[in-house]
Amino acid sequence: MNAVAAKRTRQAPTAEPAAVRAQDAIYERIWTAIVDHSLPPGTKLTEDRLGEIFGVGRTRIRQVLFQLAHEGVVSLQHNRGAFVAQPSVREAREVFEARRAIEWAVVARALHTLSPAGIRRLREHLRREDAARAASDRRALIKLSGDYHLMLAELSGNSVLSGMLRELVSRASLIIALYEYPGAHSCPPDEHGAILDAIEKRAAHAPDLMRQHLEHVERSLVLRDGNATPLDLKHVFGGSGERHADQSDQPQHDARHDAKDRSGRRKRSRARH
Amino acid sequence: MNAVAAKRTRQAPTAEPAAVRAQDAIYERIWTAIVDHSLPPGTKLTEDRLGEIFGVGRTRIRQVLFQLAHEGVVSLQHNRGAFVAQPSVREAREVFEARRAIEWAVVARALHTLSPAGIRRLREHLRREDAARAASDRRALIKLSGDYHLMLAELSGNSVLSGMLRELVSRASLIIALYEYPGAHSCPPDEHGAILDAIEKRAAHAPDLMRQHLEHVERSLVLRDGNATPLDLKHVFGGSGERHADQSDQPQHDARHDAKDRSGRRKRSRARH
DNA sequence: CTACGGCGCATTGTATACAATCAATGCCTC
DNA sequence: GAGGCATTGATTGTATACAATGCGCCGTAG
Repeated sequence: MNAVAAKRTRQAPTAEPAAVRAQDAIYERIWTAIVDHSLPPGTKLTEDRLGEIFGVGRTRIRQVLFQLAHEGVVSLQHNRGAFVAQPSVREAREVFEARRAIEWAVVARALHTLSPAGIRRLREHLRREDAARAASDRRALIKLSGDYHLMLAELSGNSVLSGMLRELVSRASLIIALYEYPGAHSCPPDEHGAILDAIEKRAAHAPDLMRQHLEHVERSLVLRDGNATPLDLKHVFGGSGERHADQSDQPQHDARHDAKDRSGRRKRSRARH
Repeated sequence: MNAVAAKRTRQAPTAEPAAVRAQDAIYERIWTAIVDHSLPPGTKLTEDRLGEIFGVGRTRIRQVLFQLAHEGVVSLQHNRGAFVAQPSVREAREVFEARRAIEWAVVARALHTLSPAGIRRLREHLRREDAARAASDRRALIKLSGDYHLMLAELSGNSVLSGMLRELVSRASLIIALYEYPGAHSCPPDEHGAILDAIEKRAAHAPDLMRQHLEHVERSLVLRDGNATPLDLKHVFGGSGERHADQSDQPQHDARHDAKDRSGRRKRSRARH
């Protein structure tokens, strides 16, 4: 990083050091792959493998995995590695209860802070949701549905609330992957639109509408222990690193369920042993 | 894995690897020092210094600092280091709004899940709070007051809610350190007791009582920009490492306020640059 | 044929060393 | 005397190498 750095000619006084941006990109790609169910719960996330896929060292990958673990979408097991989390039934109920609390507050705030521009952006987003639903693009629909809740939270203006909601939406996405009734969409078609309508009209019952919506989603799940189907890593991220490709990439079957440990104490966030 | 492993006679099937316990202990001590205001906002947390204080390498310290940063009590600045966070006024308001949302839900849940044993433990805790108040032990009172909210959340049985509340209480503690009206206690004397009474009677207005309590606390603050008084590290953690003690330990004056960056986007949680 | 025990490989955890960056000090110039 | 620039010291960021651990395979005994 000598000749390269000389050419960098720092663009802004506090420009992100480029390595950091790369790490953010990796984080984003893994996170997206998890929440849109490209990486099913239980998939093992091997550091070396991810490192060569993204062309960086293990250190960088490790930091990303720690971050994801803290947000509850990845479960670290000591001396065993990182896995896409498999929320237990108990955790599922807790996550939805938390979402009801937070999103009620989000909508209550949006009632008097959401700008017409924000409403417009959300309406546009709803059109994309409809398109995905019409095209039966399940993966896109899941992602877009979560994004709706996230956008609403961010536009409502409380970044603490939206930050926490981001974690909860990610985890809820895993929960849906595990417990959705097979073949049925969990998200009732037009409740998102109804909530936005109520907000636009400054209707006082809008927060309760959101709460009911979340209750509907939770009720549409089958909250008992299901199974996951682990997948290959290189395949989902496409061939960005093609060196010695077809060597030992059979899917891992580590997807067992020790739900006790995972649901119990989430105080310190790094799952031990 | 030969002679040494043979002597280990693993005590439990999934025993914590001892190094992990050490890291937890370090985390706990730094966290406690921050939330009870032993380490004021703006204090620089040098990796080397902390490492030699606790007798571990920088790697371990670094992980702890990342964790604390993710919880919002430490602010990482790229190539500059870690500092005890200084929440902006905006962030302060957002944190309290989030606490109202979450703790309302906590109390609502406690109404039908809090056991008599739990109530007893909370009453005992309230006695300790009273004792600290009577003794004018401000530091203890701050810590105990936060612990009350935390205990209530944990006893109410939703670990997702209590996990998020833990973060919020920590950050609120920093906020109080920065914005408390000098010389006044922020926490009204017996509202904690009143809330517990209401829960015990299964009174439906208990959640609203909690919300009002948090509004009182927030209103008791002076939410405009104040200053911090950085402190020495070795001094607060007691002399566990006394090598070359009085060398370069003058307080750092890095406590400037760039609130824009801190309050803005808390999406990714690691403060860049 | 099954169960148990040992061995080897793959992967993670940790420390150490090096490179890059930042803050401060001192010097030089205006 | 004040301001700006270069050098120095300290601190962080990153990679590499090594040690520890877990897992699966194979051989053997019952």
